[in-house]
Amino acid sequence: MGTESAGTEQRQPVMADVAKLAGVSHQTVSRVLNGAPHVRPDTRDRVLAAIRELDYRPNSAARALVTRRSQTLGVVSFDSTLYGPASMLDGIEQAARSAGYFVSVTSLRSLDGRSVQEAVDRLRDQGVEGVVVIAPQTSTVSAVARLSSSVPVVAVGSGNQTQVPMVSVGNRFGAGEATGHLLDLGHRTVHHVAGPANWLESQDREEGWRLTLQAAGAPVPEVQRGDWSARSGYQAGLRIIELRDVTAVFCANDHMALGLLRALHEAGRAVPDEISVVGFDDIPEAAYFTPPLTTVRQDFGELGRRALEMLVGELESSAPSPGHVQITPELVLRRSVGPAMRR
Amino acid sequence: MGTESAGTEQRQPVMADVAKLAGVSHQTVSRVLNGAPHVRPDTRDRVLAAIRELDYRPNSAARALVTRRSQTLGVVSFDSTLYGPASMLDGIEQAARSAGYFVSVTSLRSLDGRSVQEAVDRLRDQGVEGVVVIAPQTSTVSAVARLSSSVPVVAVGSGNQTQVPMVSVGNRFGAGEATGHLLDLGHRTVHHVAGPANWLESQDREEGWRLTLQAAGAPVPEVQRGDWSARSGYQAGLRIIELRDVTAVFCANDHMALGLLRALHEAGRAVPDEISVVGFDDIPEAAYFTPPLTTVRQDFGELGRRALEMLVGELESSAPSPGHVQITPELVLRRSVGPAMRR
DNA sequence: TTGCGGCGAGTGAGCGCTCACGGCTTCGCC
DNA sequence: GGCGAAGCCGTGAGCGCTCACTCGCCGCAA
Repeated sequence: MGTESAGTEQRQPVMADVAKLAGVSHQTVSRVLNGAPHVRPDTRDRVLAAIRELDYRPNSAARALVTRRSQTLGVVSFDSTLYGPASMLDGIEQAARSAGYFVSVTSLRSLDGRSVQEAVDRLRDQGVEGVVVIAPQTSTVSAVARLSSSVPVVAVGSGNQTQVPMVSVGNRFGAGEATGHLLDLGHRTVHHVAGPANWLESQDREEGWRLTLQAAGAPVPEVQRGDWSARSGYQAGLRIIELRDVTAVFCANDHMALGLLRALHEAGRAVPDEISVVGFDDIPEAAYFTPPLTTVRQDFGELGRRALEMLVGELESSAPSPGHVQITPELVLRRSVGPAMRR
Repeated sequence: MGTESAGTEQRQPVMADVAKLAGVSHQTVSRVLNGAPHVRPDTRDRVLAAIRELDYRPNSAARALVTRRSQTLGVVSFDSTLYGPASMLDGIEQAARSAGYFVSVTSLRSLDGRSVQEAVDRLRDQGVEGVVVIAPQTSTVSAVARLSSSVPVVAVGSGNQTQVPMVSVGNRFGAGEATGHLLDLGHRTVHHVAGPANWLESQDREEGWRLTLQAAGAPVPEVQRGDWSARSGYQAGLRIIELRDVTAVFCANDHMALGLLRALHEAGRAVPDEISVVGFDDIPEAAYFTPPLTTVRQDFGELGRRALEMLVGELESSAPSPGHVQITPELVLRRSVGPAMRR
């Protein structure tokens, strides 16, 4: 113990240092730090002063070791470059912070179940207390469902998985609203540019579209499939241009709608005079497309926040699963839709 | 110590359990886990088998406590909903994982220096070994510079701060390229829709634009200032329409360019025939604007990756600071620009 | 006076790991 | 055949904290 001779050490101060300075025991310091009762005000003040003087920071690893709580939540996401996931992450982080948690992120490279298990394991090895998975593909969601994990997991996505707690958007409803709106305007039917087949959002939006057409007795055209990107929307547009009698198109997201608008524009097809276009998401740019895009708004940030609340609820009440929370999207009308042509 | 009687415990297995099962000491288990030399192959195999059988996971908190290394890096970002920050975060996460680190994120609510200090402190309290700050505003960068922190910090941004290690994009260069290209096409001068005044990218792009005009002896018009959003680009567009003799506009990002295009379109001003427009960033959608946008491409993912490499380098070699890394952007030509009108 | 409950502290153990050591075995070499 | 070196493995301490105790003191009722 010859370290005393070295004077003011470089070493970070620990609880014992604070205790010595304040003239109390380390336990009292701990009590002050954790807001425990039965500490006299002046004692507390002395401790706090000592903490400030030494610029003492509790060591989170030591605390985590003994309490078995890391105050950390994990997020696994698929492509956090997309607007949706990025916004959800943002919402999650906000909610986590206000609930007193840190958030640790990791992203998936591939979509197989192993990759999901790997990511969750990685997070778990780090000691996270719970995980929210933003990976709305059939493969990943079913992987989450059969995840062998000791930590609570909530998914954000879609679909009707009931095995895993989840928060999602009413995609079927939103798609139905969009499709119904177009039908109401007199369009004989509505074409659809869908997202990737293995995404749940994609499936649900397609289903909402299809069901609405069927309920209205409208013909159900073949689906054009994209990958969410503007590029794929453009390519779908090229195919749609070839088709006869297309007067209305519902795109599964705004980016693809942008690509579609581009293709239509190049082909000299006026929107909305000849063809009406509706998107999904309401990204901030949608109002500035040419023409401004009618779309279905969903609040990604809220989605993330709700997912986190759900996780924290599960964590702190140790209740098994509050089931499934849904957020209702809303149709936003802009200039990209109009009544069906009379010809 | 009556726990033995309970048989197979619910309790997570610890190193001692593995050691007992493998018939070795806990230290040998530790050696196997950490790849230490001097362990006989068959001993190693026995240990590995025991680990698998018990599904043993090392406790990261315990390890962090003694090694004083958390294997965690922090990221503080400002608005991770924007395409740029989101992509950087993605790049950072990838690079961190392949370097063997976890990533913990937190975002800033406000822009004052206190907020930055707070965020970094928060991360530090969690035990991160280093921090990368994605918050490219004058206020935050100078806050980073005078950060009182014991952990290494690297910033990703712009500007010529030398006090803090940084990786940035050649914004001045990119803006110069864009402006120069327009001048080369015969435009008398180039107008500018700038980003927020307190963002470094904004300042640098504006400076690159201004310098290029001055070098060419072209008049320097008043700057229209936006906030990166398409909405603000639209509003800038409304103002620009009022001006006489505008034939070329350089926007500080693609989103504002989109808004500008919208405003021009509504006013019946043809792009590029009457007015040429150039953006900055090359977001994936830029190629599908109406018309497709000429812009300056920067690789955000690479930016993030480089920032993380820099941080890890600093961490592992304990060298003070490799200074400043710059990434060169590239002009991408599309249909939104054309030669100056002859009239 | 004695007893007793609760407030305000302190003491010691132990969380699960790594690090510094120390001891035993096996080999190479003169 | 003996001796040093290296390979292989075990022992104990301790990282910085919290949790379960214990202890002294004061006030109040018996």
